[in-house]
Amino acid sequence: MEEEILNEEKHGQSECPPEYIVFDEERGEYICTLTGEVVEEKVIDSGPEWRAYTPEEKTRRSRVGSPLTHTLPDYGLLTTISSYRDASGRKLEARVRLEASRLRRLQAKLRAATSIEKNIEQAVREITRFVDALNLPRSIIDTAMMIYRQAAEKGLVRGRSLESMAAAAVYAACRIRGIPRSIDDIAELVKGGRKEVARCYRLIVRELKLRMPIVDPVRYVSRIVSALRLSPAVERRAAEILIQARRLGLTAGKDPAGLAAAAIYIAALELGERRTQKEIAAAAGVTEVTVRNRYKELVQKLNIPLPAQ
DNA sequence: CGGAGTAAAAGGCACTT
DNA sequence: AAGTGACTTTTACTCCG
Repeated sequence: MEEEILNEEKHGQSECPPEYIVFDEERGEYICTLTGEVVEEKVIDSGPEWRAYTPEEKTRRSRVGSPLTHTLPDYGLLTTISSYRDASGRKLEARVRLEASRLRRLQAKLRAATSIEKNIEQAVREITRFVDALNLPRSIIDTAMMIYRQAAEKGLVRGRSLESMAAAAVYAACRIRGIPRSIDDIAELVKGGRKEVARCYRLIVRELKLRMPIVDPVRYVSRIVSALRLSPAVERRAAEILIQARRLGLTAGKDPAGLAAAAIYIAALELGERRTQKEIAAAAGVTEVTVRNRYKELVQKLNIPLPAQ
């Protein structure tokens, strides 16, 4: 059921196992991070694919379309149907009373439905704010909303800050779609702070049973490289190093940003475009120590001979 | 200053009680 | 729900060239 979420776009035939195929946003092509081969060029980002996971959701989906921009909450339907007496004060006979209570229940449902709608609308506003502030692709809004909606339906938002839950949904959406953003990037925009966002995120992952892929370290490379004005050659070499590193199982459990930083440090060194560990650490959002540790490990385990500068 | 290294604190995760 | 252990990152420091 939930694996469906990870079922991304279909790709052309290739020896590449699909889980290693990533979309290089800069170049607009799919590459296999296992072999480095370009899988398919000129692919249009198919954007979000709404999928219905359950029959209920399928029916719900149909009325999800436009109402988010709608600002008519109840169409004036929300009069309370409360009395057991009619307009002239007489008691109602049983059959009518039954009908009245049916209406009352219906009305209660409507009221609940509109409060949910309001909540969802607020979430859309927050999520859009994060996506805009972080320069994320617009399609993240849909993915994040899908997650937020499911969380809301499970009652996970109640008693927690909507803002933090929305931020957590955005982070989860980035992870699912392999977009390299740290939880801190997003948490910076949230009043509640990093800890709260992280807690909401873990709650969402656990309760919705999302299987979170780790973002491929290769995806962090182009961001860091361009921040440091390094050449495309460095970028390619760093990616190569990371692909090798994964073959040897060096990437599991490590911060992908730290790995990318170390690979870039090595690549830049090799190609005579040296940057200090400090610069690279800052660009990658990790500490120098992490760069050093990953760098040490990569050089050692990949037998990379370093130029004696 | 840049880099190497380290101990200790902190954080996150799986697993247990 | 709290506790534990193995593991990674961060913090804060020392030492070297």
